[in-house]
Amino acid sequence: MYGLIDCNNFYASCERVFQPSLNGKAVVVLSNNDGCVIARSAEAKALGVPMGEPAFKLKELIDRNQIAVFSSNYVLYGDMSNRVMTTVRAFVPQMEIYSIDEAFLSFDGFENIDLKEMGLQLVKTVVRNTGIPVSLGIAPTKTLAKVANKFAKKYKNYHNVCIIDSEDKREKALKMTDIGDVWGIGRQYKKKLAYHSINTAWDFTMRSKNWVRQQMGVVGERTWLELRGTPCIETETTGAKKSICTSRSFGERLTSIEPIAEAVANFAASCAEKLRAQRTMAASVMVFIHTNPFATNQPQYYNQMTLQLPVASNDSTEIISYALQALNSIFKQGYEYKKAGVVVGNISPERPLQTNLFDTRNRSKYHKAMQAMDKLNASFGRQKVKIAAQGFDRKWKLKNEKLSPCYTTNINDILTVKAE
DNA sequence: TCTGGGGTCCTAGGACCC
DNA sequence: TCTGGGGTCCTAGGACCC
Repeated sequence: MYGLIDCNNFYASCERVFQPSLNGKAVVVLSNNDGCVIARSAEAKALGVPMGEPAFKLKELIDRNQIAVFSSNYVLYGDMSNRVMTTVRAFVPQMEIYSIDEAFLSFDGFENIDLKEMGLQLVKTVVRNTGIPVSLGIAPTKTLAKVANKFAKKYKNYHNVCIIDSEDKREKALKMTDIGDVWGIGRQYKKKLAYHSINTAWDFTMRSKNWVRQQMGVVGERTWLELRGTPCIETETTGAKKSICTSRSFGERLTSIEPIAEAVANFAASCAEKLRAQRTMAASVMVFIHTNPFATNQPQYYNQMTLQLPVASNDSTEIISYALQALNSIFKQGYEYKKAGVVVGNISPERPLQTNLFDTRNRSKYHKAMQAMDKLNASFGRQKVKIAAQGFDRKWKLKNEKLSPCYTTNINDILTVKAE
Protein backbone atom coordinates (compact mmCIF):
# COMPACT_ATOMS: atom_id res chain seq x y z
CA MET A 1 0.00 0.00 0.00
CA TYR A 2 1.01 3.62 -0.63
CA GLY A 3 0.26 6.70 1.39
CA LEU A 4 0.04 10.32 0.34
CA ILE A 5 0.36 12.77 3.20
CA ASP A 6 -0.07 16.43 2.53
CA CYS A 7 -0.34 19.61 4.54
CA ASN A 8 -3.64 21.48 4.52
CA ASN A 9 -3.38 24.98 3.00
CA PHE A 10 0.32 24.74 3.77
CA TYR A 11 1.63 28.31 3.40
CA ALA A 12 -1.43 29.79 5.10
CA SER A 13 -1.07 27.24 7.91
CA CYS A 14 2.62 28.16 8.38
CA GLU A 15 1.74 31.82 8.86
CA ARG A 16 -0.98 30.93 11.34
CA VAL A 17 1.33 28.82 13.51
CA PHE A 18 3.12 32.05 14.45
CA GLN A 19 0.04 34.24 14.58
CA PRO A 20 -2.55 32.08 16.33
CA SER A 21 -4.94 35.02 16.51
CA LEU A 22 -5.54 34.28 12.81
CA ASN A 23 -6.94 30.81 13.54
CA GLY A 24 -10.48 30.60 12.22
CA LYS A 25 -9.89 33.70 10.06
CA ALA A 26 -9.38 34.16 6.35
CA VAL A 27 -5.69 34.14 5.36
CA VAL A 28 -4.09 34.27 1.91
CA VAL A 29 -0.47 34.06 0.81
CA LEU A 30 0.73 35.75 -2.38
CA SER A 31 3.34 34.62 -4.92
CA ASN A 32 6.67 36.40 -5.34
CA ASN A 33 6.27 40.06 -6.21
CA ASP A 34 2.94 39.94 -4.36
CA GLY A 35 1.46 38.80 -7.66
CA CYS A 36 -1.07 35.97 -7.38
CA VAL A 37 -2.86 34.10 -4.61
CA ILE A 38 -1.04 30.81 -4.06
CA ALA A 39 -2.48 29.67 -0.72
CA ARG A 40 -5.78 30.20 1.06
CA SER A 41 -7.10 29.15 4.44
CA ALA A 42 -10.45 27.33 4.45
CA GLU A 43 -12.13 30.60 5.45
CA ALA A 44 -10.59 32.43 2.48
CA LYS A 45 -11.77 29.67 0.14
CA ALA A 46 -15.27 30.00 1.57
CA LEU A 47 -15.22 33.74 0.81
CA GLY A 48 -14.62 32.85 -2.84
CA VAL A 49 -10.95 33.80 -3.20
CA PRO A 50 -9.86 31.87 -6.32
CA MET A 51 -6.48 30.11 -6.54
CA GLY A 52 -3.99 31.83 -8.83
CA GLU A 53 -5.97 35.08 -9.04
CA PRO A 54 -3.86 38.26 -9.38
CA ALA A 55 -3.93 40.16 -6.08
CA PHE A 56 -4.83 43.50 -7.65
CA LYS A 57 -8.14 42.05 -8.85
CA LEU A 58 -9.04 41.03 -5.30
CA LYS A 59 -8.35 44.27 -3.50
CA GLU A 60 -11.98 45.03 -2.85
CA LEU A 61 -12.82 41.51 -1.62
CA ILE A 62 -9.79 41.53 0.67
CA ASP A 63 -10.60 44.91 2.20
CA ARG A 64 -14.28 44.17 2.63
CA ASN A 65 -13.65 40.91 4.49
CA GLN A 66 -10.47 41.94 6.29
CA ILE A 67 -8.58 38.99 4.87
CA ALA A 68 -5.04 38.70 6.28
CA VAL A 69 -2.53 38.90 3.41
CA PHE A 70 1.08 37.66 3.42
CA SER A 71 3.94 37.84 0.92
CA SER A 72 5.48 34.41 0.46
CA ASN A 73 8.26 33.57 2.90
CA TYR A 74 9.95 30.49 1.46
CA VAL A 75 12.65 30.38 4.12
CA LEU A 76 9.94 29.93 6.75
CA TYR A 77 7.93 27.40 4.70
CA GLY A 78 11.05 25.40 3.85
CA ASP A 79 11.97 25.09 7.49
CA MET A 80 8.41 24.14 8.54
CA SER A 81 8.39 21.56 5.74
CA ASN A 82 11.55 19.96 7.16
CA ARG A 83 9.91 19.71 10.56
CA VAL A 84 6.84 18.00 9.13
CA MET A 85 8.92 15.57 7.02
CA THR A 86 11.14 14.68 9.98
CA THR A 87 8.10 13.76 12.05
CA VAL A 88 6.63 11.66 9.22
CA ARG A 89 9.90 9.84 8.61
CA ALA A 90 9.95 8.61 12.19
CA PHE A 91 6.72 6.69 11.42
CA VAL A 92 7.42 5.60 7.83
CA PRO A 93 11.10 5.55 6.85
CA GLN A 94 10.38 4.71 3.20
CA MET A 95 9.17 8.03 1.94
CA GLU A 96 9.52 10.17 -1.17
CA ILE A 97 9.24 13.91 -0.61
CA TYR A 98 7.17 14.95 -3.59
CA SER A 99 6.88 18.69 -2.96
CA ILE A 100 7.31 21.20 -0.17
CA ASP A 101 4.05 20.05 1.44
CA GLU A 102 3.58 16.47 0.21
CA ALA A 103 5.19 13.06 0.56
CA PHE A 104 4.44 9.58 -0.74
CA LEU A 105 4.84 6.82 1.83
CA SER A 106 5.55 3.20 1.11
CA PHE A 107 3.98 0.69 3.49
CA ASP A 108 6.08 -2.30 2.43
CA GLY A 109 6.60 -4.35 5.57
CA PHE A 110 3.53 -2.89 7.30
CA GLU A 111 1.39 -5.92 6.42
CA ASN A 112 0.50 -6.77 10.00
CA ILE A 113 -0.12 -3.21 11.11
CA ASP A 114 -3.49 -1.49 11.30
CA LEU A 115 -2.82 1.32 8.82
CA LYS A 116 -5.88 3.34 9.81
CA GLU A 117 -4.84 3.33 13.45
CA MET A 118 -1.23 4.22 12.60
CA GLY A 119 -2.38 6.94 10.20
CA LEU A 120 -4.49 8.58 12.89
CA GLN A 121 -1.51 8.56 15.24
CA LEU A 122 0.69 10.04 12.51
CA VAL A 123 -1.56 13.01 11.69
CA LYS A 124 -2.08 13.70 15.38
CA THR A 125 1.65 13.70 16.03
CA VAL A 126 2.43 16.04 13.12
CA VAL A 127 -0.07 18.60 14.40
CA ARG A 128 1.28 18.32 17.91
CA ASN A 129 4.94 18.62 16.85
CA THR A 130 4.63 21.33 14.22
CA GLY A 131 1.21 23.00 14.43
CA ILE A 132 0.58 22.11 10.78
CA PRO A 133 -2.64 20.17 9.99
CA VAL A 134 -2.15 17.27 7.55
CA SER A 135 -4.27 14.71 5.69
CA LEU A 136 -3.39 11.15 4.70
CA GLY A 137 -4.75 8.95 1.93
CA ILE A 138 -3.84 5.26 1.72
CA ALA A 139 -4.44 2.92 -1.25
CA PRO A 140 -2.80 0.25 -3.45
CA THR A 141 -1.37 2.81 -5.93
CA LYS A 142 -0.08 6.35 -5.76
CA THR A 143 -2.88 7.71 -7.94
CA LEU A 144 -5.51 6.03 -5.74
CA ALA A 145 -3.73 7.31 -2.61
CA LYS A 146 -4.17 10.80 -4.06
CA VAL A 147 -7.89 10.12 -4.49
CA ALA A 148 -8.11 8.84 -0.91
CA ASN A 149 -6.30 11.94 0.31
CA LYS A 150 -8.98 14.17 -1.27
CA PHE A 151 -11.65 12.27 0.67
CA ALA A 152 -9.66 12.54 3.89
CA LYS A 153 -9.66 16.31 3.44
CA LYS A 154 -13.24 16.68 2.35
CA TYR A 155 -15.19 14.63 4.91
CA LYS A 156 -14.83 15.36 8.60
CA ASN A 157 -15.66 11.86 9.85
CA TYR A 158 -12.52 10.37 8.31
CA HIS A 159 -10.52 12.42 10.85
CA ASN A 160 -7.98 13.24 8.11
CA VAL A 161 -7.17 9.62 7.22
CA CYS A 162 -8.92 7.74 4.41
CA ILE A 163 -8.10 4.25 3.16
CA ILE A 164 -9.16 2.62 -0.10
CA ASP A 165 -8.53 -1.06 0.54
CA SER A 166 -11.36 -2.91 -1.20
CA GLU A 167 -12.91 -3.07 -4.68
CA ASP A 168 -16.07 -1.71 -3.18
CA LYS A 169 -14.44 1.41 -1.79
CA ARG A 170 -12.45 1.92 -4.97
CA GLU A 171 -15.56 1.88 -7.13
CA LYS A 172 -17.44 4.18 -4.81
CA ALA A 173 -14.57 6.67 -4.59
CA LEU A 174 -13.96 6.74 -8.35
CA LYS A 175 -17.64 7.29 -9.08
CA MET A 176 -17.57 10.34 -6.79
CA THR A 177 -14.35 11.75 -8.27
CA ASP A 178 -14.42 14.25 -11.11
CA ILE A 179 -11.98 13.16 -13.84
CA GLY A 180 -10.28 16.56 -13.68
CA ASP A 181 -9.42 15.96 -10.02
CA VAL A 182 -7.36 12.86 -10.84
CA TRP A 183 -3.57 13.16 -10.50
CA GLY A 184 -2.23 13.32 -14.06
CA ILE A 185 -5.38 14.71 -15.68
CA GLY A 186 -5.03 18.43 -16.34
CA ARG A 187 -7.16 20.99 -18.12
CA GLN A 188 -6.48 19.78 -21.65
CA TYR A 189 -7.22 16.13 -20.97
CA LYS A 190 -10.32 16.99 -18.95
CA LYS A 191 -11.70 18.88 -21.93
CA LYS A 192 -10.84 16.09 -24.33
CA LEU A 193 -12.34 13.40 -22.08
CA ALA A 194 -15.52 15.42 -21.51
CA TYR A 195 -15.95 15.44 -25.29
CA HIS A 196 -15.97 11.63 -25.13
CA SER A 197 -18.56 11.69 -22.29
CA ILE A 198 -16.01 10.79 -19.62
CA ASN A 199 -16.81 12.85 -16.55
CA THR A 200 -15.77 10.78 -13.55
CA ALA A 201 -12.67 8.75 -12.76
CA TRP A 202 -14.90 5.67 -12.94
CA ASP A 203 -16.05 6.50 -16.51
CA PHE A 204 -12.37 6.69 -17.47
CA THR A 205 -11.50 3.27 -16.04
CA MET A 206 -14.40 1.73 -18.00
CA ARG A 207 -12.76 2.60 -21.35
CA SER A 208 -10.43 0.08 -22.99
CA LYS A 209 -6.70 0.23 -22.41
CA ASN A 210 -6.09 0.58 -26.15
CA TRP A 211 -8.42 3.52 -26.48
CA VAL A 212 -6.68 5.34 -23.62
CA ARG A 213 -3.26 4.56 -25.08
CA GLN A 214 -4.31 5.94 -28.45
CA GLN A 215 -5.80 9.15 -27.04
CA MET A 216 -3.31 9.92 -24.25
CA GLY A 217 -0.12 7.96 -24.81
CA VAL A 218 1.79 5.97 -22.23
CA VAL A 219 1.25 8.60 -19.56
CA GLY A 220 -2.53 8.29 -19.80
CA GLU A 221 -2.25 4.52 -19.87
CA ARG A 222 -0.33 4.58 -16.59
CA THR A 223 -3.02 6.72 -14.95
CA TRP A 224 -5.64 4.25 -16.23
CA LEU A 225 -3.73 1.27 -14.79
CA GLU A 226 -3.14 3.01 -11.47
CA LEU A 227 -6.81 3.90 -11.08
CA ARG A 228 -7.66 0.23 -11.69
CA GLY A 229 -5.29 -0.79 -8.91
CA THR A 230 -2.09 -1.74 -10.76
CA PRO A 231 0.85 0.27 -9.44
CA CYS A 232 3.14 1.55 -12.21
CA ILE A 233 4.51 4.88 -11.06
CA GLU A 234 7.90 4.32 -9.45
CA THR A 235 9.02 5.85 -6.21
CA GLU A 236 11.88 8.25 -6.78
CA THR A 237 14.51 7.69 -4.12
CA THR A 238 17.64 9.61 -5.08
CA GLY A 239 16.23 13.09 -4.60
CA ALA A 240 18.84 14.70 -6.87
CA LYS A 241 17.38 17.16 -9.37
CA LYS A 242 17.93 16.72 -13.11
CA SER A 243 17.72 20.41 -13.79
CA ILE A 244 17.78 23.42 -11.49
CA CYS A 245 16.19 26.76 -12.25
CA THR A 246 16.34 30.15 -10.54
CA SER A 247 14.21 32.86 -12.09
CA ARG A 248 12.30 35.94 -11.01
CA SER A 249 10.04 38.64 -12.31
CA PHE A 250 11.51 42.05 -11.66
CA GLY A 251 9.91 44.50 -9.24
CA GLU A 252 10.27 47.21 -11.93
CA ARG A 253 10.70 46.94 -15.66
CA LEU A 254 14.32 47.05 -16.78
CA THR A 255 15.59 48.42 -20.08
CA SER A 256 19.39 48.38 -19.78
CA ILE A 257 21.63 45.36 -19.52
CA GLU A 258 23.48 46.26 -16.30
CA PRO A 259 20.75 45.54 -13.73
CA ILE A 260 19.67 42.47 -15.72
CA ALA A 261 23.27 41.21 -15.70
CA GLU A 262 23.32 41.67 -11.94
CA ALA A 263 20.09 39.69 -11.62
CA VAL A 264 21.36 36.92 -13.91
CA ALA A 265 24.61 36.72 -11.92
CA ASN A 266 22.56 36.26 -8.74
CA PHE A 267 20.36 33.59 -10.35
CA ALA A 268 23.46 31.77 -11.62
CA ALA A 269 25.08 31.94 -8.18
CA SER A 270 21.91 30.54 -6.65
CA CYS A 271 21.90 27.63 -9.14
CA ALA A 272 25.56 26.90 -8.33
CA GLU A 273 24.76 26.91 -4.60
CA LYS A 274 21.87 24.49 -5.12
CA LEU A 275 24.17 22.24 -7.18
CA ARG A 276 26.76 22.17 -4.39
CA ALA A 277 24.06 21.50 -1.80
CA GLN A 278 23.02 18.31 -3.59
CA ARG A 279 26.68 17.44 -4.41
CA THR A 280 26.24 17.62 -8.15
CA MET A 281 27.63 19.54 -11.10
CA ALA A 282 26.02 20.84 -14.29
CA ALA A 283 27.38 20.68 -17.81
CA SER A 284 25.00 23.19 -19.40
CA VAL A 285 23.85 26.69 -18.50
CA MET A 286 20.75 28.24 -20.04
CA VAL A 287 19.70 31.88 -19.68
CA PHE A 288 16.36 33.34 -20.73
CA ILE A 289 14.92 36.86 -20.68
CA HIS A 290 11.55 38.20 -21.69
CA THR A 291 9.28 41.20 -21.71
CA ASN A 292 5.90 41.37 -19.96
CA PRO A 293 3.54 39.07 -21.91
CA PHE A 294 0.51 40.76 -20.32
CA ALA A 295 1.45 44.14 -21.77
CA THR A 296 0.04 43.31 -25.19
CA ASN A 297 0.40 46.89 -26.44
CA GLN A 298 4.19 46.79 -26.00
CA PRO A 299 6.81 45.18 -28.24
CA GLN A 300 7.48 41.62 -27.09
CA TYR A 301 10.77 39.77 -27.02
CA TYR A 302 11.67 36.34 -25.70
CA ASN A 303 15.00 34.66 -26.13
CA GLN A 304 17.05 31.96 -24.57
CA MET A 305 20.54 30.55 -25.03
CA THR A 306 22.15 27.37 -23.79
CA LEU A 307 25.92 27.02 -23.41
CA GLN A 308 27.70 23.70 -22.94
CA LEU A 309 30.52 23.71 -20.40
CA PRO A 310 33.79 21.98 -21.33
CA VAL A 311 33.85 20.41 -17.85
CA ALA A 312 30.86 20.01 -15.54
CA SER A 313 30.96 22.58 -12.75
CA ASN A 314 29.24 23.88 -9.62
CA ASP A 315 31.60 26.80 -9.19
CA SER A 316 29.68 30.08 -8.83
CA THR A 317 32.32 32.12 -10.66
CA GLU A 318 32.32 29.78 -13.63
CA ILE A 319 28.52 29.37 -13.85
CA ILE A 320 28.12 33.15 -13.58
CA SER A 321 30.60 33.86 -16.34
CA TYR A 322 28.88 31.45 -18.76
CA ALA A 323 25.48 32.88 -17.83
CA LEU A 324 26.64 36.45 -18.50
CA GLN A 325 28.16 35.39 -21.79
CA ALA A 326 24.80 33.91 -22.83
CA LEU A 327 22.94 37.03 -21.65
CA ASN A 328 25.25 39.24 -23.71
CA SER A 329 24.39 37.40 -26.88
CA ILE A 330 20.62 37.43 -26.42
CA PHE A 331 20.08 40.88 -24.89
CA LYS A 332 18.53 43.40 -27.27
CA GLN A 333 18.22 47.12 -26.66
CA GLY A 334 14.79 48.72 -26.89
CA TYR A 335 12.58 46.47 -24.78
CA GLU A 336 11.19 46.62 -21.25
CA TYR A 337 12.26 43.39 -19.59
CA LYS A 338 10.06 41.81 -16.95
CA LYS A 339 11.72 38.51 -16.13
CA ALA A 340 14.94 36.55 -16.44
CA GLY A 341 16.15 33.17 -15.32
CA VAL A 342 19.02 30.69 -15.30
CA VAL A 343 18.57 26.93 -15.72
CA VAL A 344 21.45 24.51 -15.24
CA GLY A 345 21.18 21.03 -16.72
CA ASN A 346 23.08 17.88 -17.68
CA ILE A 347 23.55 17.31 -13.99
CA SER A 348 25.91 14.61 -12.75
CA PRO A 349 27.38 13.67 -9.36
CA GLU A 350 30.39 15.67 -8.11
CA ARG A 351 32.48 12.50 -8.14
CA PRO A 352 33.78 11.00 -10.30
CA LEU A 353 34.43 14.07 -12.43
CA GLN A 354 34.85 13.71 -16.18
CA THR A 355 37.75 16.04 -16.99
CA ASN A 356 38.87 17.56 -20.27
CA LEU A 357 42.39 17.17 -21.68
CA PHE A 358 42.55 20.79 -22.74
CA ASP A 359 41.13 22.26 -19.55
CA THR A 360 43.31 25.06 -18.20
CA ARG A 361 41.25 26.06 -15.18
CA ASN A 362 42.74 25.55 -11.72
CA ARG A 363 39.77 23.60 -10.40
CA SER A 364 41.08 22.64 -7.00
CA LYS A 365 41.79 26.30 -6.19
CA TYR A 366 38.23 27.38 -7.07
CA HIS A 367 36.82 24.36 -5.28
CA LYS A 368 38.50 25.48 -2.07
CA ALA A 369 37.23 29.04 -2.56
CA MET A 370 33.66 27.76 -2.92
CA GLN A 371 34.01 25.62 0.19
CA ALA A 372 35.24 28.60 2.17
CA MET A 373 32.44 30.80 0.85
CA ASP A 374 29.73 28.25 1.70
CA LYS A 375 31.15 27.84 5.17
CA LEU A 376 31.21 31.57 5.86
CA ASN A 377 27.68 32.02 4.57
CA ALA A 378 26.47 29.10 6.68
CA SER A 379 27.87 30.72 9.85
CA PHE A 380 27.24 34.39 9.21
CA GLY A 381 24.11 34.41 7.07
CA ARG A 382 23.14 34.07 3.43
CA GLN A 383 24.97 36.25 0.90
CA LYS A 384 27.50 37.57 3.43
CA VAL A 385 30.20 36.59 0.94
CA LYS A 386 29.37 36.71 -2.74
CA ILE A 387 30.85 37.16 -6.19
CA ALA A 388 31.42 40.78 -7.27
CA ALA A 389 29.22 40.36 -10.37
CA GLN A 390 26.23 39.79 -8.07
CA GLY A 391 26.46 43.48 -7.17
CA PHE A 392 24.64 45.53 -4.54
CA ASP A 393 22.12 47.56 -6.53
CA ARG A 394 19.35 45.00 -6.63
CA LYS A 395 17.27 47.17 -8.95
CA TRP A 396 15.67 43.90 -10.03
CA LYS A 397 14.52 42.99 -6.53
CA LEU A 398 11.00 41.77 -6.04
CA LYS A 399 8.14 43.28 -4.20
CA ASN A 400 7.12 41.68 -0.91
CA GLU A 401 5.43 44.22 1.24
CA LYS A 402 3.65 41.81 3.57
CA LEU A 403 6.56 39.56 4.48
CA SER A 404 6.36 37.75 7.81
CA PRO A 405 9.50 37.32 9.98
CA CYS A 406 11.67 34.21 9.53
CA TYR A 407 10.47 32.98 12.91
CA THR A 408 12.45 29.76 12.89
CA THR A 409 15.71 30.51 11.10
CA ASN A 410 16.78 34.12 11.59
CA ILE A 411 18.13 35.04 15.01
CA ASN A 412 17.18 38.71 14.71
CA ASP A 413 13.62 37.83 13.76
CA ILE A 414 13.37 35.38 16.64
CA LEU A 415 14.57 38.03 19.12
CA THR A 416 12.22 40.67 17.74
CA VAL A 417 9.23 38.38 18.03
CA LYS A 418 10.21 37.37 21.56
CA ALA A 419 10.52 41.01 22.62
CA GLU A 420 7.08 41.77 21.25
C1' DT B 1 -0.37 50.44 -12.51
C1' DC B 2 -0.47 45.56 -10.59
C1' DT B 3 -0.52 38.71 -13.40
C1' DG B 4 4.95 33.29 -9.48
C1' DG B 5 8.48 29.91 -9.49
C1' DG B 6 10.24 25.31 -9.84
C1' DG B 7 10.03 20.88 -11.58
C1' DT B 8 9.01 16.09 -14.54
C1' DC B 9 8.14 13.19 -18.58
C1' DC B 10 6.93 12.25 -23.42
C1' DT B 11 6.72 13.03 -28.45
C1' DA B 12 7.70 14.70 -33.00
C1' DG B 13 10.82 16.26 -36.13
C1' DG B 14 15.33 17.50 -37.86
C1' DA B 15 20.17 16.54 -38.46
C1' DC B 16 23.22 13.30 -38.68
C1' DC B 17 25.45 8.43 -38.98
C1' DC B 18 26.28 3.83 -41.66
C1' DT C 1 14.67 8.13 -65.29
C1' DC C 2 15.34 5.20 -61.16
C1' DT C 3 16.45 6.86 -54.77
C1' DG C 4 16.33 1.80 -48.61
C1' DG C 5 16.53 0.62 -44.15
C1' DG C 6 18.18 1.11 -39.76
C1' DG C 7 19.86 3.81 -36.20
C1' DT C 8 21.26 7.96 -32.60
C1' DC C 9 21.11 12.42 -30.61
C1' DC C 10 19.25 16.86 -29.85
C1' DT C 11 15.67 20.36 -29.41
C1' DA C 12 11.25 22.43 -29.01
C1' DG C 13 6.94 22.11 -27.44
C1' DG C 14 3.17 20.20 -24.92
C1' DA C 15 1.20 17.94 -21.24
C1' DC C 16 1.29 17.43 -16.38
C1' DC C 17 2.53 18.30 -11.14
C1' DC C 18 3.12 21.31 -6.75
